[in-house]
Amino acid sequence: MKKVTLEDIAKSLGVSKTLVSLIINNKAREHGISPDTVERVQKRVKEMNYMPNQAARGLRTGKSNLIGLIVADISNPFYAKISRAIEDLAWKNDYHIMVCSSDEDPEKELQLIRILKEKQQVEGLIVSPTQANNEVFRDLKKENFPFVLIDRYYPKFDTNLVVVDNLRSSTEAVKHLIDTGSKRIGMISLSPSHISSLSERVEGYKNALRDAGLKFDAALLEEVPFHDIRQSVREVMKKWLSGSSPVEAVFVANNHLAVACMEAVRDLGKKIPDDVRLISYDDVDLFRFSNPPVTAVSQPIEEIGTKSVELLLDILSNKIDRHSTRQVILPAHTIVRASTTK
Amino acid sequence: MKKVTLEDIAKSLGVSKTLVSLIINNKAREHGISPDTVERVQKRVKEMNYMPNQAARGLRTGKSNLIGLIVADISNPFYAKISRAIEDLAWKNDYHIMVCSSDEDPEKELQLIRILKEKQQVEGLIVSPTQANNEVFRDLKKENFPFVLIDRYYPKFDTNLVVVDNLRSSTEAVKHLIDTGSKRIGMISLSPSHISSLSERVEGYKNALRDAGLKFDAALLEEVPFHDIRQSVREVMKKWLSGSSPVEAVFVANNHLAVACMEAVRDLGKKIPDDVRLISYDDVDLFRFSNPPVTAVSQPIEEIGTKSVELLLDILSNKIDRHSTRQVILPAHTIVRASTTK
DNA sequence: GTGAAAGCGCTAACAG
DNA sequence: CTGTTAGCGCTTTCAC
Repeated sequence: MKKVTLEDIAKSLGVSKTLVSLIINNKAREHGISPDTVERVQKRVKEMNYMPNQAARGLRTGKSNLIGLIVADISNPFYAKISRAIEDLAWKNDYHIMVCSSDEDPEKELQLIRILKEKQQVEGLIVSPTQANNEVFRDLKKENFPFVLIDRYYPKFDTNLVVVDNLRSSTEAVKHLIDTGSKRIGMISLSPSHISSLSERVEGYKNALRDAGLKFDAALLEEVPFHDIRQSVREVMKKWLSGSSPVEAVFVANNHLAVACMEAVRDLGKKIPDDVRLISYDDVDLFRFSNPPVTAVSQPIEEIGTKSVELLLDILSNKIDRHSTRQVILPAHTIVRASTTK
Repeated sequence: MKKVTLEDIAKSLGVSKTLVSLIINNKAREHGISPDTVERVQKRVKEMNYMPNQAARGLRTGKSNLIGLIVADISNPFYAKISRAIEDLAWKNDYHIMVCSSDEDPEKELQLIRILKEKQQVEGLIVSPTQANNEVFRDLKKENFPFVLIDRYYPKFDTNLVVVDNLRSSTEAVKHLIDTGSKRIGMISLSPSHISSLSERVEGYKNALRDAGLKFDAALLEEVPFHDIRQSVREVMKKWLSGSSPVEAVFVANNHLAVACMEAVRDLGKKIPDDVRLISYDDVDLFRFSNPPVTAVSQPIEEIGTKSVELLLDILSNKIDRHSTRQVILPAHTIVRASTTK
């Protein structure tokens, strides 16, 4: 079954390709094409089930109508939800998205950016960057390639971004622990620590301690590698919960860490919140029903996705000057549940 | 910053585009191109950071190197994980994927299929279909368009598919409930019920009852709509748990239903497993830590993804005859946790 | 109001 | 061994 092309339509109607093309692209009016020609063509297009070939169109116009999305791992519910929101809004604007997982591997991410840009010819990029520095993004900016950073950013680098106020929300989260009676509070974050959302969560932790007049103890801040969360968290918790002055509460930097932490505590024969209290950055549906329900900082996930496409589309359609930048910073709030309730 | 093209490379080296093209596509050998020419070209390609434009290449060759993936909702962890597995394997084979969510809307799904095929020119499709009948897929098959169904299929329709043995695993799950002492067992599934994975789970439920000599009671089988799970489940549970002979155990057809069920039971002031036991089809990480941990049928999610791309790639590369079909049926097993332990 | 023709970047006959 | 040429399906001047 051969594909229907513009030419097929034109021939079958005895008109030129130009005419059909014009009509398909809604340029009939401005070219003063007679209404009944328009109608005849449209009818035939429907009949023959014609749909323009995007490759050909893209080749000619230089527009691919494609947006690239690069996240750490699309199977992480956080990114899966963002991706969904982006997909919806992009499609509504006749853009399609191409999603890729970087696995927090800077090299792979670099590759992905290049492939999406050069090979797939995406018109813009939305990325949750795992790069240690902003070099690629500086380059992209220099050549005026549209992109939006999400979830993470580079301080002092002026670019389009949509992030959560990690600093403030983390401070709030740890303050909650302090206000409800904990003093020895540990924090588990992830390495590499250059990722802004993580370092800001750590900053927030320190701020909250300082605000409360508590001394920061380096032994109570641990960073575990992305690829060995389970085992590493287990060791940290073992260390923290044994000895004469065990940790009273733990603030973990994301949902995976929270699960690992629950597992570790259970395996150590301890109980949350009786032996140690837990608060997680990043909320997950099931935290409401976990044992115990987990107090967590809930991010406006959908909004991160929505805002980022909106921003990108505004740039692509030149609604925003390509040289100016826009920063969207969204609030996030602690949802208190039983894991921090004595 | 202009894009580097084949011609740029060729000109800068004083050779023809053909030569460069051949070398880039690893056809130097079969055309007996001299090794040092090859090297010179490759060096320049690196230097100039050249990458072929997929649109142009696709237009010429008719190959897009694109695979379309259509699932109900990419933000559902089940599909997100499948998608991830597909992405990985596809990329390794130099294919990219385009993911779309159908929202269980047959019309939208039809649209998606068409757009992906005609407009985006995907070479093959992997879809978890929400169509009530196999019409589109019959058409696709007729025109020899490669596709693989996952998770769901159409009885008596001979096509490529990768599914889980829903019937057997559901029977096993309900048998577990019976073996451990429950007699009045309710099941909550979803509508539309034409989705094979769901109807098979219901079948399995009935089979298990029959095998145990228990009578099927229509009042104990409920179907709730996809878009109103929470409220509907609440009503069902309220009905089942009140009255003189409350339900002793509930088998729910997916993870969303399980969460809704837990919520409902809690809000009714009852306890799992004391007042009612719960088993879920489809396991989720956090079920290990929920209160109580939920017994669930665990599917080989990654394998569904992996097998489906393998199959599709085999077809695309003509390793498999395009007219033959292959069915992959994977086992799934119950993981017993506290929600079914008295 | 409509059509002819060029060309986007690439590959594949074919020629030499 | 290497180059010339045509053309994939579309949009866009430009001409009538």
